[in-house]
Amino acid sequence: MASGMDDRTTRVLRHIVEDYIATAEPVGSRTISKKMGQSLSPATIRNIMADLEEAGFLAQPHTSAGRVPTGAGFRYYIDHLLARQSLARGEMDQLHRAAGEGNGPADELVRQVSRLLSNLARQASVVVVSSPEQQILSSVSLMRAGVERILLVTVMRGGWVQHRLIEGEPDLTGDELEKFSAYLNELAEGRTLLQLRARILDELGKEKARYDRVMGRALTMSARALTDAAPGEVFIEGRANILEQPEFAEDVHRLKRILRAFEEKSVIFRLLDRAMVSRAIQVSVGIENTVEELPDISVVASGYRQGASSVGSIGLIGPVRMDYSRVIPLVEYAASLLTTMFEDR
Amino acid sequence: MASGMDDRTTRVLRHIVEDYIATAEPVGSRTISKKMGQSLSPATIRNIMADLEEAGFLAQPHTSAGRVPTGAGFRYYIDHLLARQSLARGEMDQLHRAAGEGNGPADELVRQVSRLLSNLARQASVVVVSSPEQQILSSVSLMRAGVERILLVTVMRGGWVQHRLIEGEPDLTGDELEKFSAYLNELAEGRTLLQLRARILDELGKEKARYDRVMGRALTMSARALTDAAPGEVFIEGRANILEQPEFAEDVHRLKRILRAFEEKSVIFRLLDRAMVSRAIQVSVGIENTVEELPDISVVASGYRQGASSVGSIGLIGPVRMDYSRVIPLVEYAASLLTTMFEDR
DNA sequence: AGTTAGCACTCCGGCAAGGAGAGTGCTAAA
DNA sequence: TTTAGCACTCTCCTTGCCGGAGTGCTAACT
Repeated sequence: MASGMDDRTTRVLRHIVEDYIATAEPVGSRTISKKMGQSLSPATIRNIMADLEEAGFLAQPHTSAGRVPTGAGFRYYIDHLLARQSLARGEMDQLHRAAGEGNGPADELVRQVSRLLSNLARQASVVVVSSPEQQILSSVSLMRAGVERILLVTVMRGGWVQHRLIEGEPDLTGDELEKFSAYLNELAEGRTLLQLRARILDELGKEKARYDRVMGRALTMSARALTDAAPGEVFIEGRANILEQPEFAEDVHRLKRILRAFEEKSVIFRLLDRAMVSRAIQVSVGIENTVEELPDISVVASGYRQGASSVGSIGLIGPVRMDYSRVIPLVEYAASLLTTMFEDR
Repeated sequence: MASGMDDRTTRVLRHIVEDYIATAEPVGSRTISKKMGQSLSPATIRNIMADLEEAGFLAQPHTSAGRVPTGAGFRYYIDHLLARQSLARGEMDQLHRAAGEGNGPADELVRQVSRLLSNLARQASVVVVSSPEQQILSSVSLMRAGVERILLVTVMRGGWVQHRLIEGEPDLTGDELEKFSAYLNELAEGRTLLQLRARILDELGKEKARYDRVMGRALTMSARALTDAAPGEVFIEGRANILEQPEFAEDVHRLKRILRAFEEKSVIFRLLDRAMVSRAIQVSVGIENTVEELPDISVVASGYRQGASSVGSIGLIGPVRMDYSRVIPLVEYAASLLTTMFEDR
């Protein structure tokens, strides 16, 4: 079916999609004829268009409007016709600089890159950070945080920082805390959070007697704190960009839906998690993305890694009518930039 | 001038404001006459309205529409005519519960409360946390964070956590880090961040010789990390609520402006900082708020404290036409709730 | 002197009619 | 197979018109 289209037909489809991306208006046969150097008359184009419509790639808002690409049309365009624009030197530089400025903890870094990505693409940008349970710990520390409260801080390789508050713990002395921090760090050496948790339970069970009361309590406490999994994080930047898109600016209802989704992190998480596992860039067009609340938006996302393991993904969320030829390379570049940045951390 | 209005006039103003708050439509003399139990005829009301317009409290969108309160009108209403609604038992409970769930670090707590506040008020809610430089430290820790990177974690009383990455530091051994953490903690005891910084510099200058090379380097490094002031934080919840307001839903331009402002934290900061210092609740109506980008929005905010010192403020941002009688008590309650929560931290 | 009924006037919003423009599908000819 | 021509359809914009809501003013009433 799809692949059974001749060259001329696909060229027409390509022009229609690109014109539609540029103008957000239904495109007519006349326009396409001109765009193709008048090698074909409008009438011929119309025939081809009729074929494309039958094949499901185009649709007509009403009898005598031009054609608009359907989801399938965009899909085909992305998969087979897309001519990627290469990034401008300046854009790459900007991204690099942004990454350089994100010289705080890791979340600072991804946030900066995400922000710039959203500016360059003029779309809303999203970064998700998967729950860092699988990542290798760099260090652990127990800190006093007020009366009967202790803070367990964990730092992963790459600079992800997490903290959990442990409440209702009768105060340990500073010395005790330090002693126990040191001990925890030993246990944590080269392990993931998950492994550390297991190790702690192990120690606890194995030789309870070996520890004095303080140590035992500290172990129990840490185990407890590490039990509730941290949920992973979502950063959204450039929300206002979606107002730049006429399809949202005009339709308050759609706008509301997507803004609400932005506030519900789990929804965004679901949108991007497919990209997280896969290595290649993922483009979900409209209805394809499995989130039923948002059937009419597209997501372009790519996972980024730290060494061999995926730690999250970065991407753009916007209308189906996106400038994919520009946006796909941008996202790819941003993701690979993050991967590179994490390499030497 | 203003106070020179007789009782009847102010009652009319009150009804106009309240009706306008409820309907978002210009209100006419007929409506007000009915609302006041027909004790006065529409014609009389019209005369009063003309007076109020002359005094600057009302305006007419066009010759034969009803009247709309001006900024000054709202101002007068808020200052003199407002009948506060008391909170429903259920709302107070909900807020309490939200505060209870925020049982992580302090930012978790304020975020929860802010989120619920935004739900109850159906407006966007904002919390700012002032730069915690003035707050008293609870503990400090230096942690390894990858190659040549060290993380300085500071925990304030009340549970505010900050971390700064120190880059390009040749690795210290775990032992050295621990030793120095302990030393730093001693210096920090009962001090604010600012004082700690001063103290460190002091130590450094005073008796350089006393410290071995490692200690010296560690001191320098900490001083450096503590030099760039942390900017303070802004959390915004319930952005989508502003779409519920017809004044924004209809006017894409205003919408865009306010969404952009939400992305520019410094703007939001400026909006709320007045509330931070003052103890009473602050209501800025429209043009009054000093941020020139947003002349047509209102801010209702109140500072919250930790012990004697203000640590930030919580509030709502929305159209000038807000239900102040409901929203003001809500914000007050939320702020006092935060203050209470921080009391026993 | 303050209040009110009455009335003319203004302005908005909705609706229908009409015309221009854009684009289509179909047919017949090249 | 392509294309010119043409009738047709649909949207969108403009225009004109009407009803409704609300005002301001004046004159009468209390």
